Amino acid sequence: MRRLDNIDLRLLRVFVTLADAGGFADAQILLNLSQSTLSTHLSALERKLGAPLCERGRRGFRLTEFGEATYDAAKRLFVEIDAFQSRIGRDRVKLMGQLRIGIVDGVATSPELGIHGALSRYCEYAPDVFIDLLLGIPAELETAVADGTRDVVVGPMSQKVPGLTYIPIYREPHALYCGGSHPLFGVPDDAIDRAAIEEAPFAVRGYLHFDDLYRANHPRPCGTVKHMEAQVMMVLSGRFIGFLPCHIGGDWVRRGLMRALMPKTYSFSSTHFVATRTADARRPVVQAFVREVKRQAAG
Amino acid sequence: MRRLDNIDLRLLRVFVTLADAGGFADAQILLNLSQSTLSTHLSALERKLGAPLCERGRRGFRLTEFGEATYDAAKRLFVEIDAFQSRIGRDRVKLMGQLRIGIVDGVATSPELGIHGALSRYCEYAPDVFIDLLLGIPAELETAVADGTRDVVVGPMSQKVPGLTYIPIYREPHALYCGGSHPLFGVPDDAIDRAAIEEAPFAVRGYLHFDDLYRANHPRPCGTVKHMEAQVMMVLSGRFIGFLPCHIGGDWVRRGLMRALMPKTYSFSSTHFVATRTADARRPVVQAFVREVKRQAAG
DNA sequence: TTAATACATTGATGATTTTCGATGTAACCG
DNA sequence: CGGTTACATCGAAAATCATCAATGTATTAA
Repeated sequence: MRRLDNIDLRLLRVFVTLADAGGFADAQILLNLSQSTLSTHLSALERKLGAPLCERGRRGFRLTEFGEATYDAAKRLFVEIDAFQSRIGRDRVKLMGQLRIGIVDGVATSPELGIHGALSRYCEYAPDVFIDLLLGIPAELETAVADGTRDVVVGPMSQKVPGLTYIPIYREPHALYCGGSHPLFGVPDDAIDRAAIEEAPFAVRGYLHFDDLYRANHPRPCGTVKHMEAQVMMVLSGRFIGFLPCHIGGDWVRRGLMRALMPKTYSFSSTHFVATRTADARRPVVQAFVREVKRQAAG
Repeated sequence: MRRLDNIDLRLLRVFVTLADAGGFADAQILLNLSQSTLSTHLSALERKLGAPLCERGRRGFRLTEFGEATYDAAKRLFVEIDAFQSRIGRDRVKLMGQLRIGIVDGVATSPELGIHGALSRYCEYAPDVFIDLLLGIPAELETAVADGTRDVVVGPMSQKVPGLTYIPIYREPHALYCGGSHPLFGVPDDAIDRAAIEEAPFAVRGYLHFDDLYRANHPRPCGTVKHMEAQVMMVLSGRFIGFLPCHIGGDWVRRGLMRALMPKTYSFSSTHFVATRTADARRPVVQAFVREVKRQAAG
C-alpha cells in the first residue's frame, strides 16, 4: 500500500522550488517556510530517493546529476498532474458562500500593496462568493478571526495567537511626520537635532506602541490612538509628531499639510500579514483569497 | 502551498482498487482495510473532486460517468508516476542491513503456504540483507516483535498488541488426529460417536487453547503444549487426541502413524498473519519481505 | 583567528491523516 | 414484517507530518 503511494509530491514541490530559487534563502520566501523546514524536507526527499539531489553549503548551490534528472522528471510529473485534473474537469471548482474579510485601516487604501486589486481578481475568480468587508484595528480583527467571526484579515499583527496562520505579505515603510502648524514644520532637516525630536510630544498607535517609541528613541508617548485616521488627526493638529505609513504621510506632504522629519534617520518598516484560522486556511473560498493577496503582494 | 499538493494519490489508489474490485467486499481484502476506512476514503475523494464517483448500495456498484473519467485519468496518472520513478532510476533501491525474521514452528515448513519461497525471492531481491531466522511460539515472537528484537514474524497471532500491524496472509486448515496406538485408531469414522471423542484425553496448544477446545466441544484439556512438535509427540504417544494443521497431520497419516478423526466434523482454520511494528512497516527492508510473503500467500 | 554564511540537526508541538469499532440506515429478500 | 446485505457515519485512538526555534557545524572571507 505504502510503496505505491507517496512519492510525496510535497517534497518534490519543495525541491523544485529550491532548485528554481537556487538556494534556501529565496525558497524560504517563495514557500513561506523556515530554513529548518526546507532543510528537513530536502533531506527527507534525498533519503526517500536514496541519493543526494544537490550540493549545498557555503560555496553555492548546485544540483547533482541525479538532482537534474529528478528535477526534470518532477516538472514533467507536475504537468501530468495538471493534465489529470483537467482530464477530470476539475481545474475550477465553483466557489460559493461568503467570505468575511477584515482589513486594518490604513492598509485598505495603500496603493503600494493594492489589496483592492486582489479583491478585484478574487471577485472575478469567485463571482458567487458574497463579500463582507470590515475595516478595523489589528487587535480587534485578530480577535475576530480567532473566534471565527472573520474568515481572513490583512494587516500588521501580533503573529502569536495559536490556531491562527499568518502569512507575511508586505513590508510597509513608515516615516516620522509633523503637521503644518508644528514648530518643526519649517525647519530644514539639517537644522533639526535629535534632541528636538525626542522632546517633541509624540503620538503612537497602540498596536505599534513599542515599535514607534523605539524607533524614535523617545522616552514616552504623549498621545495614543488606535486608528490610522486618528493618528493622522493627531499629527495634523500640529501638537504632536508621529509615525505614519509613507503612503499616507506622503499624501499629506503633497498637500502641504505635513512634512517628514529626517526620513533617513526616523524610518522603519512593519510587516503586514494575511491571517486565517489554521483550520480555515484550506477552505477553498478562503484559500483563493489568500492566494490572490499573495499574488498581489508579489507584484 | 496546499493547493498544489495532494490530489491525494492514496485516495485515488483506493478508488481505483475499489472500481477494479467492483465493490467494497473484495477491495477490503485487496487493500487490507476495514469497510469504514474504504467508505471514508471514497467519500473524501468525492468531496475533494466535488462530484460522486460511483453509485453503490444494495443494488450494486457502478461508476458514474465522472467516475469513469476519473478512473481512466487516474490509471494514466499512475503510469506517469511509474515513469517518473524509472526516469530518475529509482525503481530499485539497494536494500542493505539485516532482517530478523520470526516464524512460528509448524508454519515454517507448511508446503501450502511455502514461506521458503518468499524467503528465496526476498534473498534474490535483496541479496545484501543479512537474514536472521528464529523459530518460536506465537506469544514469544509477538513479544519479540513488539519490543523490537524481531523485525517481522509470521504465524497465528493475537492480533491485539497495540503498535503492531498485522496482515492476514493465510488460513491454515486443522483437523483432529490420534496416534497409531490410540484406542480410536482402528475404529472407522462412522463407528465413532462424538461422545467418545469428547471423553478422550485431549491435548491443546497453548496459543490456540480456546479454539481447540471449542472446536472439539471438549470440556477441558488434559495436556497442554506450546510447540507444534510437542503436540505431534502428544498425539503420537497414543494417549491424547489433538488438533494439528492438516499439512503436518497428513504427513503422519501417510506414514501410518496417525489418523484424522471425523475430519468433516472436527476441523477448522486458523489465520496466519505477518506482523511488524507499525513504525517498522515502511522500512524498505521489512516492507519488501512482507510483500514477498503476501505474494507467496496469494499464490 | 574571527566572523559571517549557509545549511544540518534536534526536540517539541500542533495539526492532520489514517484507521478502526460501533452503530445507523436504506434497499432488497423472503 | 424481520432479517440480510452493503454501505454511511461517528467518535476516538494512533501514527504521521509539518513546522519552528534553538543550536551545531563546516566553509569561506576578512
